[in-house]
Amino acid sequence: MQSFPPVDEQLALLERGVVDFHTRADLERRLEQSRASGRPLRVKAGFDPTRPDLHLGHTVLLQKMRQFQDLGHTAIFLIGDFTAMVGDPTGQNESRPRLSREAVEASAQTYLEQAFKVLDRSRVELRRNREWIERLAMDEVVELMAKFTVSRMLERNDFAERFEQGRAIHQHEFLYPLLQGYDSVALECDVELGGTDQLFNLLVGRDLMGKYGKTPQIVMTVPLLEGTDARIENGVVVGKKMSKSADNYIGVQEPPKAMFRKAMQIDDDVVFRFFRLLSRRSTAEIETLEREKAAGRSPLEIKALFAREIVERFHGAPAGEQAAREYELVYARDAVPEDVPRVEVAPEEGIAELAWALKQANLVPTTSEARRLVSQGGVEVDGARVSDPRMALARGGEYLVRVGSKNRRFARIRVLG
RNA sequence: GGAGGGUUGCCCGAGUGGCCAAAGGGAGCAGACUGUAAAUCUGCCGGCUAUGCCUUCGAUGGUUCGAAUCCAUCACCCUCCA
Repeated sequence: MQSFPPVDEQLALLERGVVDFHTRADLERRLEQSRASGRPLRVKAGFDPTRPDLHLGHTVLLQKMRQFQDLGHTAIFLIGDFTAMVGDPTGQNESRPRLSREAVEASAQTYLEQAFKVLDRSRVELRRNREWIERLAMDEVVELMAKFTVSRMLERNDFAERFEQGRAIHQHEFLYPLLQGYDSVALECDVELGGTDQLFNLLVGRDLMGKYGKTPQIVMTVPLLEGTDARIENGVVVGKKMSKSADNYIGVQEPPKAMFRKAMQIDDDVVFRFFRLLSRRSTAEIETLEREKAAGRSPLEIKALFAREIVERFHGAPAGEQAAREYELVYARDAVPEDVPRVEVAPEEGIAELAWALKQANLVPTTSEARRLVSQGGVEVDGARVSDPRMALARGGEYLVRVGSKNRRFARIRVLG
């Protein structure tokens, strides 16, 4: 029989960072039963395999699942391969495009690969909701739909808004929360996790379980993480959600150096929110760090702890160590990194102008951008700042160049003669 | 089915025949200041080995010496009526 840590200990970890909790008392009871019987809780989270590029924002939820796993419970990773084709309009103004079966399957694989960097593979039950949804007979669908009223559906914010404004709500959209809720019925899960934007859908699941004679699941939501550009205003974290389009994300597949740098650029105070939502450090440990910062410990040092933890999670310990060392070298000591790539450029005719060479070496996207950077003082050649974009590089010569400041790029440019 | 409004650079948004590579704001980038970040100030912000040339204002075709601006067709979006 499996043994679990004391319930209050489990609760303390599990409720960290949680926004909606229906209900804490239920979870406490369920944890007690689990501990007494040795039965792990079944903790479900559903994923729409539509966004194969995960960033830290997505991992908040995965991290919460991981916490359950670490306590001995089972994570049910549910791929909404059927519901993805229905398309949930949550957070969107219009219904999402429906996806083809092949596209869904491909995305699911990519998603999993990345998710397993956070989840403990050995405690995952991987399911796809096509398994049971596809088997539903029409009379069962009717039965499912009969369990929920239109007015309850219209309680959901985006439905209410759209109805109010006379915008289209297609009938299949009502099906989405029902099917997602039915997943919980089919899986008989104890807990369902989701982002705060999923609250309605999760509660539909809780409701439906009761109506199907099952013990209703506990619902917990985690916040949508802000981007690396978030700030603190009046003691509250403000800023856009982390997203690729806002370019304020740290992607889980990004190279170690980039991850580390971006993590270091998080605001001194905001980093504690990142700690709470993403770190595997204990709450007590994080609070200690906060006190230390208040007492004068360098915020750089504290952020480096976070940056390193993240890099290690996605790239392993050696990569974390190396990224930290390189950051220190390049940004704190303003030195040249160990592994500067060597690039060769071949001028076709005439001379090799600096701006042109920077473009050739792929250090900048366009020659114009290179000219701007150089004339604004953002480029160093062999350790000295230059200001003339037309500076001639000698054929046969090799130059060490540094471009940019926040995101420093280096290269040894060799001009072929 | 009918009537009207719209589509401008990464985003928002001005511009109704030459002074438009296109105001203003946001984002972004660089410099100064720093602790990396924030704040503040300054500058930049289509492309091109570049004192010039090329391509942009939904798409195509036209009018004109000259079009983001006028005309025609098409596509998409929105509002009102039925």
